[in-house]
Amino acid sequence: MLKLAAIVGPTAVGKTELSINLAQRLGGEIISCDSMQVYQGMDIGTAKASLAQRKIIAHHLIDIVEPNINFTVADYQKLAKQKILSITDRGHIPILVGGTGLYYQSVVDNYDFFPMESLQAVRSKWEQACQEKGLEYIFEQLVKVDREYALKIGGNDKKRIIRALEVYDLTGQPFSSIQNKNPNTYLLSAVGLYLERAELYIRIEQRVEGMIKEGLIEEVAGLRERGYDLYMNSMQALGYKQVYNYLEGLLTYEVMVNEIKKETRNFAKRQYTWFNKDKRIKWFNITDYANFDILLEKICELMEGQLLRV
RNA sequence: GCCUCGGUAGCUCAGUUGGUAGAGCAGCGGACUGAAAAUCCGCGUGUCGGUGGUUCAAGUCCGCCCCGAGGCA
Repeated sequence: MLKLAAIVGPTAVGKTELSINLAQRLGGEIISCDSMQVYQGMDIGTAKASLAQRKIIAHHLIDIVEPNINFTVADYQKLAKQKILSITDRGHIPILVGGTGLYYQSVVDNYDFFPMESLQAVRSKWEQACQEKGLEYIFEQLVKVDREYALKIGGNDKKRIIRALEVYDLTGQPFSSIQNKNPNTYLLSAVGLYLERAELYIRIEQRVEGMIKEGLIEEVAGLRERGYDLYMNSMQALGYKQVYNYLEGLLTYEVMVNEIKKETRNFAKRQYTWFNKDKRIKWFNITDYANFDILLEKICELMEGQLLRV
């Protein structure tokens, strides 16, 4: 069985630094588990590991596509699976590190994704139907083909309604019936880094201010000049969309900064909610340990116990 | 010192002729299978400044006190 380590947790909790030290100790390579770090040129706002850090330990799935590409969870899973194999072949331990819950789950539970075709055409068909006949109309269409899923997501979740209709068009099967997972694919050792909300929020504020000092606004301005806009998934990233709107003159500087902080806090909460669901994750409250080295030591012990003695 | 206005949720405020209080923002909880840093669902969290009184009943009326803003001396 393939071994897989994972470090998860909310934004700004300190995953990057810990993961590099951990990789050194375990003989690992890092697979970024982050939906926005895949984009080239989005460096400051996504808090990628620095180039210096990436020289110490190999990092994968960072900077793999341009920001105008609509990268998906299925793309991610496919690449991550390949990386797990190649890292294992080198005799190293693959360490999944990041805060994108869906991406994490798609790998550790090895979700089944079916091969897709003509995605965009089908999707825009329903997009158009929604515009012409209304959200209620397309929701009713979903109720007809997949009542169970329709009731689950409700009538307001336009993205999921369209996605489910698209899946039905492509496969002829209700979405709810083809969502299979394979949770025991890997020998998994998963660690979650935890900080009390109040403490995490302080770090988030500091990080946002730090990003702006390091040149987040200039970074977004550069992307904007190259023609990337808010219709692209990449530019929906936290920080990027607010700075973009600031550059468009739609937000004042102060409102922009406060919005980024607020949205990042809300995001961190959603990350906790997601990862709390996975009972395999062992949580480490950073403040329970006197210093970084002790924390690292404890996490190493756990992971070695779960992975290396096998 | 006197006069006026104000003190209600974390913040800004609403609260009818007395019937133990409600909006926005913030916050909190949850969901999540090809956009996921996206998207969606749910939840008022309260010594109504304090204290006495009138009343069956006081955020609301009366007295005193405290705090804040402004005005007159």
